[in-house]
Amino acid sequence: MDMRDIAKIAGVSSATVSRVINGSSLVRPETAERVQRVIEKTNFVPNGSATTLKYGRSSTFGLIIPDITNPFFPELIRCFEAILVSNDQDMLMATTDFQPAKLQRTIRRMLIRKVDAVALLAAEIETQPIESLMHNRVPLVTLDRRSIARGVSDVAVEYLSGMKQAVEHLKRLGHRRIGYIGGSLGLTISEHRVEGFRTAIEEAGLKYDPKFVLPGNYRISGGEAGMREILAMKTRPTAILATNDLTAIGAMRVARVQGVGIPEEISIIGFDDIELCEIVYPALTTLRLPRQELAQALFRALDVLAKHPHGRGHQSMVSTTLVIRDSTGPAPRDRKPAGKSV
Amino acid sequence: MDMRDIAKIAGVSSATVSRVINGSSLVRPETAERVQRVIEKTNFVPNGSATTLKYGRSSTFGLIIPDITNPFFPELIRCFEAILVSNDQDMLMATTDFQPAKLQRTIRRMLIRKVDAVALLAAEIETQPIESLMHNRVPLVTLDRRSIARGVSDVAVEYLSGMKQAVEHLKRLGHRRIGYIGGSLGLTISEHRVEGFRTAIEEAGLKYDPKFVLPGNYRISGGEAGMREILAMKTRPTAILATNDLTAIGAMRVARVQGVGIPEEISIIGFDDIELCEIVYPALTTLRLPRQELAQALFRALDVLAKHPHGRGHQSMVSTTLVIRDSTGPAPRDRKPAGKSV
DNA sequence: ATGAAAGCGCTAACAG
DNA sequence: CTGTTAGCGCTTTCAT
Repeated sequence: MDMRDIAKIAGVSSATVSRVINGSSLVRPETAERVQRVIEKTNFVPNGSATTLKYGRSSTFGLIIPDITNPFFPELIRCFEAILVSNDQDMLMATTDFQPAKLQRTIRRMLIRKVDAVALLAAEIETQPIESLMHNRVPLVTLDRRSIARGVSDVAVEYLSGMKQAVEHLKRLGHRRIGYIGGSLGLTISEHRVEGFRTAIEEAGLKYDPKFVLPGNYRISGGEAGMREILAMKTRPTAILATNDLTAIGAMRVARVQGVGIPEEISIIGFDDIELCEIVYPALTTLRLPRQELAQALFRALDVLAKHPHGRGHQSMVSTTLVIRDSTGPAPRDRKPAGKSV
Repeated sequence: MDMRDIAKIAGVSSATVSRVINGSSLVRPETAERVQRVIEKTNFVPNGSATTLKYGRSSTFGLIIPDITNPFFPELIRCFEAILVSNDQDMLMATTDFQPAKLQRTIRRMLIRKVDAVALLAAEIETQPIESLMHNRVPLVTLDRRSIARGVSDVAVEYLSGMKQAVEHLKRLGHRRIGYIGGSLGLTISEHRVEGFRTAIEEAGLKYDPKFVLPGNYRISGGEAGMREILAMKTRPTAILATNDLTAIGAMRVARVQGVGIPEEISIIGFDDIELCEIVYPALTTLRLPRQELAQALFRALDVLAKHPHGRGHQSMVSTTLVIRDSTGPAPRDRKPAGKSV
C-alpha cells in the first residue's frame, strides 16, 4: 500500500496524496478531504525510508550513553526523548558500556541510519569516532568534553562552583580532611573533575591530600572499593565527595556494613541527584545536575548545529546546586589527636 | 558519496561495490580488495535508507516501555539491546508514560520507520494499537498479556508459582494476614496479578481479605500511598506483597518514616529484583524476574514471528523465584488480641 | 489546483 | 566474474 494506491482510490495523483499528507495549502479542500478519508479508511502509513532516502535526513537523533543502569541516564533519556517527540524526531539509543569498540560500531550504525544528529554522552570519548561524525557532517554534541569544533558543540557541567559549595558546606561543619572517590582512571572527564575537586579544596584554604583521592568506576562497586580503602587508613578523611551518586551510595553501603556511622563518623556527598538519593538511608546530600535543563541544552545545541551545518559549535554550561540531606553532618573529633589538619 | 562514486574510483560498477560490501562470494578477490581499499580511504558508509526502501525492512526493532525510570526497564533494555546488536539490529526505543495516546503515536512512528518487529512492554495495552501493528504485518511480542494471535506472541511472567512461594515463605514465618499493593486500576495486567495473589493466598489455606488489597501505580508513590492506608487500619496485615519492587520500596519508606519496624512489625516482599533491592535498608525480599531470560524470550519470539510472517504467535513463560533478604521476618504477635486471623 | 516524471542510493535479476 | 538496469516510495519541479 503506497501513495499511488491511495491516489488511485481517491481518483487523484500520488503527488496530491503527498501534498495532503504534508499539509500543503495548494490542494482544494474537497480533494484533500476525499484523500484524507481514503487514508483513514485504509489505515495508510507512509513509508519513511523513501523520505529519508530523498532528503538524506531521517528525523532521528542518536543518543549514546555509557551505562543505562546508572539511574541518572534513564532520567535524562526520558527528558531527551520527550523533547525529541515534541519535535517530531525519533531516538536511536545505544549503550557503550564504556567500551570504545562498541562506541565505534554504534556510530557507524548511526551513520548508516542517517541520523540527523548525535548526542554523545559516553565518557570514553576518543577523537576518532568524533571525526567520523564530523567527516559525515553530522551535528554532534558531547557532554563535558569542553572542546568544540565545526559542527561539534559541548554542554559542560559547571561542577566547579558546585564542588566549592560542597566543600564550603563541609568546612562549615568542621571538616578539614576531605577525600574524593572519582571516576575511572584514564578518562579525561575523570581527570577534569579531580582537578575541580583540588581547586575547590585549595580555594577553601584546605589541604589537598592525594592520599585521600581514589579512583572509582562511576558505579556502586567503585564507591565500595574506594570506601574500603579509605576505612583502612590510619588517618582517614572525615568527609568524602564522590564523582556521582552511585559511587557515593557504594561508599555508604560499605560504611554501613563496617559499622561506620554516616554522617556521625564520615560525611558523604554525591553528584547528580538521582531519585535514589532520597531513598537510601541516610538520604544522600548531593550536587544536583538538573536533567531537564541538560536535555534541553543538548537538544538546543544539536538543533542550532542542524540549522547551521557549517557553523562552529558552541560551548554551553549546566550548573549544579547543592542539595543538603542527611549524609552530611558535623565532623567528628579526631580519634587520634595526632592528625594535623589544615 | 555513494556506491557509484566508489565504483568510479575503483574502476568497477556500483553492483560490484554492493557485492563487496555485502560479502558476496562472486567477486574476484583482487577486485574486492581494490574496492575495499577505496571504501576505507574514503570512509564510505552506505545509506541504509535505500536498503530499507528496497526491502521494506529496516533492521530495527521497536521497544516500547511504560516508564524508563523504573530501574527494571533499563536493566531489561540493556539486555535487549545487546541481543539486538549482536543480531545486527538497531533499537528504536520509546516510552509511553502509561498514556495510551502516546502509545498510539509511538506505534505510528514505528510503522513509518518500518521497524521489523515490536516488543510492547507497556501495560496499558488496548487492542487498538495492536491491531494497527497486526494490520501492517509487524511481528509483535507483548509482556504478560496472555493472549496471542496471528503474528502476535506473548511472554508471560509466571508469577503464580512465585507468589505461592512468597506466601508460603510468609506463612512459615507465622503470617496469617497478608496484604497486597498492586498496580494501577483498570489495567488487565494489574487484575491478573491480583487474581494470582488471591489464588496463592487461598491455596495456602489463608483468608483472602479484599480490605488488605490496595491499588498502586507501579511507582514508589503508589507504594507509599498504599502503605499509609495500611498503617491506618485498626487491624493491619502483618505482611505485604507488592506488585513490583518500587511499590515495595515506597511502602518501606512510609513504614520507616512512621517508625514501623521492618520486618519486626511488617514484612514486605517485592517483585522484579532490581538492583535497588540490595541497596535499600533493609534489603528487600523479592520475587526475581530474570532480565536476561526475559529479553531472550522477547527476542526469540520476535525472531520466530519474523521468519514465519503468517504463523500464529506463541505463548512462552518466564518464571520467578523468591529471593529472601531482610525485609521479611517472623510475624509479630497481635498487638490487639482481637483480630481473628485464619 | 493537479498531474507527470525524475531522482534519492541500493540491490538483484538478467545479460554478457 | 562483472555490468546494466529497473524499481523500492516519496517529493518536487515543471507543465498544464
